[in-house]
Amino acid sequence: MSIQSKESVKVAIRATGKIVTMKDVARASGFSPTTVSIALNDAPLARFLPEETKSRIRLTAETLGYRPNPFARSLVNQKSQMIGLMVFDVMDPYCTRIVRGVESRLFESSYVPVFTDAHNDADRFEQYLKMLLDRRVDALIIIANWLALNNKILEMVERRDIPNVLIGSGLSTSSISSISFDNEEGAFLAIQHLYGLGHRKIAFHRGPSKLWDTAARWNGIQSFASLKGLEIDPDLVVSLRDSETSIDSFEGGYRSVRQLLNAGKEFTAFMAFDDLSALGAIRALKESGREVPEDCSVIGFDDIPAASFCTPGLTTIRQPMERMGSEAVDLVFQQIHQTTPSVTRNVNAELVIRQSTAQLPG
Amino acid sequence: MSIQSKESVKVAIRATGKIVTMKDVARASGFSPTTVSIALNDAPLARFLPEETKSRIRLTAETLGYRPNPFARSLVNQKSQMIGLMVFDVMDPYCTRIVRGVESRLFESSYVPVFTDAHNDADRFEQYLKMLLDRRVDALIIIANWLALNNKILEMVERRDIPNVLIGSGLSTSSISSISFDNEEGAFLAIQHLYGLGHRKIAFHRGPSKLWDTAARWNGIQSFASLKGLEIDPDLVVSLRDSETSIDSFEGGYRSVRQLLNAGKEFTAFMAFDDLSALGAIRALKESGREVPEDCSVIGFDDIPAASFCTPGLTTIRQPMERMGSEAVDLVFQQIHQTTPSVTRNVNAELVIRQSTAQLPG
DNA sequence: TCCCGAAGTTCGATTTAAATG
DNA sequence: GCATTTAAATCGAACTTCGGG
Repeated sequence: MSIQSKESVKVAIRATGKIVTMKDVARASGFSPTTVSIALNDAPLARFLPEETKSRIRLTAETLGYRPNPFARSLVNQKSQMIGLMVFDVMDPYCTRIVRGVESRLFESSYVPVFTDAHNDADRFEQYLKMLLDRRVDALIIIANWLALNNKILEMVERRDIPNVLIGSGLSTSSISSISFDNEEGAFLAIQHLYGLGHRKIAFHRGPSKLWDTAARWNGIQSFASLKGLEIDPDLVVSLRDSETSIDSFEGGYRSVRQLLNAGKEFTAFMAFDDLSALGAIRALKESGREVPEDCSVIGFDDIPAASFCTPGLTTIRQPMERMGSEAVDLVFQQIHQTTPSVTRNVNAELVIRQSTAQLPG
Repeated sequence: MSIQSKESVKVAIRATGKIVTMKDVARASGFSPTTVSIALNDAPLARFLPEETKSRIRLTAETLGYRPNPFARSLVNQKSQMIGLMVFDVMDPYCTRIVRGVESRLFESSYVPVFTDAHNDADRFEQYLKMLLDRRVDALIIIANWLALNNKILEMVERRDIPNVLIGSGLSTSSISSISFDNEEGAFLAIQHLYGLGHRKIAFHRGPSKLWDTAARWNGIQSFASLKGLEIDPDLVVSLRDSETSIDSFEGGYRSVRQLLNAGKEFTAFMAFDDLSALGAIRALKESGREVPEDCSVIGFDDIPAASFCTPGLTTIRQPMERMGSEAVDLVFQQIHQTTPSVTRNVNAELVIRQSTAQLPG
C-alpha cells in the first residue's frame, strides 16, 4: 500500500517534468535495476526471464514514461550513436542534396548526424574535426572538394582510426574510404551529347586546377575527342581560377564567356565546368544578344536544383548526389559494425537533357 | 623513477590510440583527480590552487593529450551541449540559408547542432522531435512553415519545457519563442515597387491558405492598394494549392500563369508568392512568347540563391535568412543561460531589384 | 543443476565535505 | 585557523558475478 502511494507520487512528479530513471522503473515494477536493464534491452540474459516479468517491466517503463539516459549509456559502451557530417559549404547546392541523402539513410537507423560546415575554409574544417572527435562521434562523413586535399586534415582522420568516408573526391587511402563520381564518364557524356547535336566548335570551361574533378573531366573530353577525331581549339578553352570558391563559379562562367566573346571567338556550344558556371555563361550570352539554345548551346555539370528552375532549363550531367549520401552512410555502418577495411565505391553519371542545348541548324 | 617509467609507458599507449582519462592526468601529475578537475575547469575552488599547481596540471594534460569525456560530463551536469536543429526540407533553398545562419553562430559557442529534416512530413517531424528529446538536446531550433501549425507537435514542445525557437512562423505562445519575418511589409514593398514602375494591371499569386505567410502578405498588398486607390482585379488573383509542398511551387507558378494566359487575361506584372513560383511563372511567360521584363515584369519573394543565378535575375523581397538563423541561436542561448521567458523577434524585409522588373513603357 | 533475480563494479567526470600540514 | 589538497558520493545505465529456490 505504501509502495503504491509512493508510486503515484512518482507519476505526479513525472508530470511536472522530473526525469524517470531506471531505478524508478525498478522500484515501481518491484524488480531490481539489473533485471529491468536486462529486460528492456533484451540483453543475452533476457532469455532466462519469464515473459511475465519482461512484459510487466516493459509496461511500467511505458507508463512511467521512462527514456534511457543516452549519456549513461554512451559512458559504458563508449558509443555516441552520432555521426559527424562535415560539409564544405551548405550554401553550395551540390552539398544540399548529398546532405539529404545522408540524412535519409541515417533516419532509418538509430544514429543522428552532427552537422558542421567548413565555409570553404580549411582552418574551420580542422576546428570542426577536432570538435567532432572530442565529442566521440562514431564515424565521419565528409563532403569535401576544394579542401579535401589538405594533407594535414587527412592525416588527422587517419591517425584517429575512426570509420569514415569522403564524398566527392577521388582520393582514398588504406584507411580512408570514399564515394566517388565518375567524372570522366560524365564529361564524356556531355561532349557526346553536344557532338551528337552537330556541334563542332565547342568552347570548354576547365575547372580550377586544384580540384580533383578538373583533370578527370578533361580526360573524358579528350578521350571522346580522340575517339571521334574532334579537334579541340586551344583558343576555345578557358579555365576557372583556383581562388574561386564553389559558389563563385557563376561569376567565373560569366567572365569566361565574356572573355571569349570579347576576343571575337566563334563557337556554337559551351561546355561549362559546373551548373553554376553554365548559368553564368548563359547570362553573358544573353547580355551579348545571343539566345540559348538558338545561338549557342550550353551544358552544365552536377544538376543542381536551379538547373531545372531556370529558363531555359539547363541540360546537364547529373551526379546522383542523394545516392552518394546514402551510400556513404552504408559504408560507415559497415565499418562500424563489421570493421570492414576502407573501400572506394563509384557511382555513375547521367545525362539530363533540358532546353539549353539544341541541334545545330544547317 | 618507477613512476617516471610508468608514465613513458602511458605516453606510448596514447600513441597507439588508447584514451587518456583524468585519472591518468592525475597519476602523471602527482595530484588527485579532484585537483585535476578543479584546475582544468577553472572551477570556483581553483582560486585556492597555486598557479604552480594549475600550470603543472595543465601541462601534463596537454602532453598526455587529455580530452575530457563528454558523456561523463553530460551525465553529471545533465547538459548535452547540443541543440536540435529541425528543418522542414533541406532541399528547399529557403532552409539552406537559415541553416547557415544557425551553424555560423553556433560555431562560436561550444554547442553543436544535431540536424534533422522532416521532408515536409508531420509524422517524420514528430519522430525526430522524440529522438532529439531522448537525446537530451539542450534546445530546439525549428524551421517550420507548412507543418508548424500541427498543434500536437507544438504541444509536445511546450510540455517538455525546453528552450526553443520557431523560425518563419507567425506563431508564438507563452512557452514558444519565434523569429518572424515581416511578411506584410515585404508584400507592401513588392507591390510598391511594381506600382512605382507604372504597373496597374498586376496579377497576384496567393500562397496556400494553410500557410501563415499567405494572409500576412495579402494584407500588405491590400493596405498598399487601399493607400493608393489601386484596384485589385479578382480575375487576376490565383492561388497556390494547399497540397503543394514548398518545392512544388515552381509548378504552381507555372500553372497559374498558363491559366491566366489561357483565360485571355491581360496583365503587365506578376507578383508571385515566392521565388520558385516566380521562376515557374517566367517559364510559362517565355513559353507563350512573352519576354521578361519587356512584356511582363515578375517579382518573387524570399531571395533564394537561384534568384540571382537565373537570367534575367529575379527582383524579389529578401528575407534576411542568415540573420534569422543566428538570432534564433541567440534566443535559445538566452533561454538556456538566463532562463528568459519566450519572446518573438521580428526581422525586416528588403527589396532586391534585379532584371525581372522594368518600367512600364508608355 | 537449472532458473531467476540481485548485489556490486565499471564507465569518466563533477562536486561536496572533510582532511592534511 | 589558513592554505591546499583529497576522499567519497553522485550521475544513470550495463555487465559480471554471485546467491537462493
